[in-house]
Amino acid sequence: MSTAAPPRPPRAAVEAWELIRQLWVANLPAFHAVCVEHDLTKPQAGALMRLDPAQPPIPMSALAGALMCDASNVTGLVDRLEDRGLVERRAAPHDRRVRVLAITPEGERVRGRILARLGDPPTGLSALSAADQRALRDLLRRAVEHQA
Amino acid sequence: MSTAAPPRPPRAAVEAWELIRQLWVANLPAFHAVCVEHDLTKPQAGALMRLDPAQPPIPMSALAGALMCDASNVTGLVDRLEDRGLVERRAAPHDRRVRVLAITPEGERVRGRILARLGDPPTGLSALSAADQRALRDLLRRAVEHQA
DNA sequence: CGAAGAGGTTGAGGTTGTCAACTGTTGCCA
DNA sequence: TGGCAACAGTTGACAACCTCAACCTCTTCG
Repeated sequence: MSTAAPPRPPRAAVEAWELIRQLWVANLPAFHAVCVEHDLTKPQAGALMRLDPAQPPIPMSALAGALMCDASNVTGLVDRLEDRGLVERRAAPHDRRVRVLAITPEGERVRGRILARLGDPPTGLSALSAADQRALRDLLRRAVEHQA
Repeated sequence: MSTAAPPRPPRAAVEAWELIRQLWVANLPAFHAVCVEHDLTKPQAGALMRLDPAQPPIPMSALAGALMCDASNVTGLVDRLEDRGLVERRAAPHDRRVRVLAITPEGERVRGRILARLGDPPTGLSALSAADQRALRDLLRRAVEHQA
């Protein structure tokens, strides 16, 4: 009966995922530190990360969706980011109900600094041999591709 | 230009780390969903995860350290978890100032269900071939070992 | 036009988080 | 031994976060 059909993920994937979680948790203090340094709360930093200057500005509702929270929550969040001059509310050209969120030059600087620190791989990763690092990267690339 | 001295992590590690971040972000909705299902806030779920039933109960201050927040914050957090019967404050035998946090049977059940869902690897990972999964796991194992 | 509905804000109420002040306990050392 | 600094946890004040219901404006579509 335990041989039934339900598609269970193979053990190696489960173990790999568990290790990824360990790496992630080990890196949480770094995230905390960078928030404190820039005097941002974690939700504020999280919101900033979602505002890619290379992409067209997104509506508030899209940010709410990305953060998986209520739209009314985004109102206050953006209020405070705007007070600091990190973000700007703009009118959307095609729909006067919509307000799109543009990151300011100052916001872009802060975002860049945070991303630079967050992009720093944990020591365990950098400690791998160059060949292992490439092998790991290639495997992960394949996984992320299949993700879509 | 790339010949400067500061010990920069090799690019492959940076790229691998970036991919790990993508996998993680793609999995955030699952964490959100499991919190909603069990009617727990994310801080509450995070606290529960830190209380391993297989380990001896930890003091409140240790939890504050793990969550990287003020001790006074843990007071309220534990109040609510205790109200739900998920956690218990106990006297520590050797120091009457300390209160250790023991997870209740009910808390252990909830924690188990959450961990089971969180341990489910994202689709991209399970989609890899068995050989790739094992290779990935082995590389990550080595990385985590070097982490300490 | 008018109703249905979407995007955003407001207000009420609970949770999370920090800081400062306090209680009770411990450990030290004079 | 008595005194005192330091530690664990709680409390209270206050800001930020978060959800829900109600509302307003604007768009869409019959």
